[in-house]
Amino acid sequence: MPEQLNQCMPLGKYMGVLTKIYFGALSKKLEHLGVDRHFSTLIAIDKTNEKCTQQYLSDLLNFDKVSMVRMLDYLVDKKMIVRTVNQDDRREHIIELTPKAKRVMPEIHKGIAEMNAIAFKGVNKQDREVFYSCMNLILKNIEFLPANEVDIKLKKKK
Amino acid sequence: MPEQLNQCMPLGKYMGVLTKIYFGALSKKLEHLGVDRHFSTLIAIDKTNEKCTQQYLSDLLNFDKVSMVRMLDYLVDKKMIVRTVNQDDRREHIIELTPKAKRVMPEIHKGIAEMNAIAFKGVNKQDREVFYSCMNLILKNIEFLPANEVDIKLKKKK
DNA sequence: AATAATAGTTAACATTGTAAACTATTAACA
DNA sequence: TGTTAATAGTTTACAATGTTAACTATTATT
Repeated sequence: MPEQLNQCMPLGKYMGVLTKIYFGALSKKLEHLGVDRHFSTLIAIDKTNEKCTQQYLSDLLNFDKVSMVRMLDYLVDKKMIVRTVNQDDRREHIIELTPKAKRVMPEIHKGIAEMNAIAFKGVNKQDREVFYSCMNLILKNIEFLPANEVDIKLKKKK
Repeated sequence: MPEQLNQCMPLGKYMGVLTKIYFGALSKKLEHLGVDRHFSTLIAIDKTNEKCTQQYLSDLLNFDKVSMVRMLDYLVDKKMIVRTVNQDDRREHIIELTPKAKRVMPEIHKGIAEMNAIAFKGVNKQDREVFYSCMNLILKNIEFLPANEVDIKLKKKK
C-alpha cells in the first residue's frame, strides 16, 4: 500500500490484511493434518491447565459463544476434541484434546512457530518486543470502547 | 491473553482479534453517517488519483473481486459512489465518490484518525514507527507464500 | 419455593470468502 | 484479418463466521 495511503487508513485494515494472508498460508501449511482451521483454539485447549469450558475459550479467544459452538462441533467432527459434562457444574462442558489431537499438536506448534519465524524474518529481537508490547497496548486501549459492550451485556440496536 | 499462551499462538490470531475490536468500535463511532462499513474502500477511492477501477481496488485492499462487487453495490446503494464505464477501455468501471460522499469524507477521516489515536495512546512516536515498519515487513515476508497464489492465478484444490 | 443468572444449543439471517460459469471487451498473434 | 487468449466485471452457489433471539438445563440468590 502506498505510503500516502498508509497515513489515513484505519489501523484495523492493515491488521485485517495481515490476518487474512497469515491464516491463508498457515491453513495451506497444515492442511495435511486433516484440519484446516481453528489452530488457535486447539493451542488454547492444549495450554489450558484449569478447567477448559466453552465460555472460557470464547472469552480467551474473542469469539462469540455461538461461533464457538460451531467451531467445536467442527473439531469434534474431526476427532480432535471431546466434550464432557462437568460433574461439579453440569451446565459446563469441559473441552479436552483427543489422543489423536495430542499426537499432532507438536506439528501444529511447529507449523505456527515456522510461520511466525517467516513473518518476523528481518525483524530484530528488540523490535519484535516493541511490536508485541505495542499490540498488547493497542488491545488494552480499544477493547472496552462502546462497540464491544455488545458482546458483554448491552444489546446493540438494529 | 496470558503471556505463556502469547508465545505459541499464531501471530495472525492477535491481529484478527485487534481487527475485530477495532472495526467494531469504528463502525459504532461512524454509524451516524448512514454507512457502517467499507470505510477503507471509501478512503482508497478518495485518495486515488489515477483511474480507480474495481480490479485496482481489489488489489490495493486485498479483497477478491466478487466481494468487491458486493461492497461497491452496497456503497452505490448508500449513494456514496458511482460506477461509470471507462470509454478508453470499456471493460473497466471507474469508481468515483458522489458529492454526498465527498461531504462526509472529512468526518470519516476524522473518525479514523481518532480511532488510531486512541489505539496508539501511550505508544511513543519511535515505537509507532517500529510498529508500522514491522507490519510492512511482515506483509512482505508472507504475502507470496503458497496460499496466496490462490488469488493470483493458481486454483486451490477442493 | 420462586426467580434470576449462567452455560450451552439451535435457528434465522447478514456479511464475506471461494469457486465456477458467464458476458463484454480488448490484446495477441499466426 | 480472424481466431484465440486474456482481462474486467457480474452472477450464482455454497461455506464460514458474526449477530440476535429464543430456547433447555442447571445452578445461585433470595
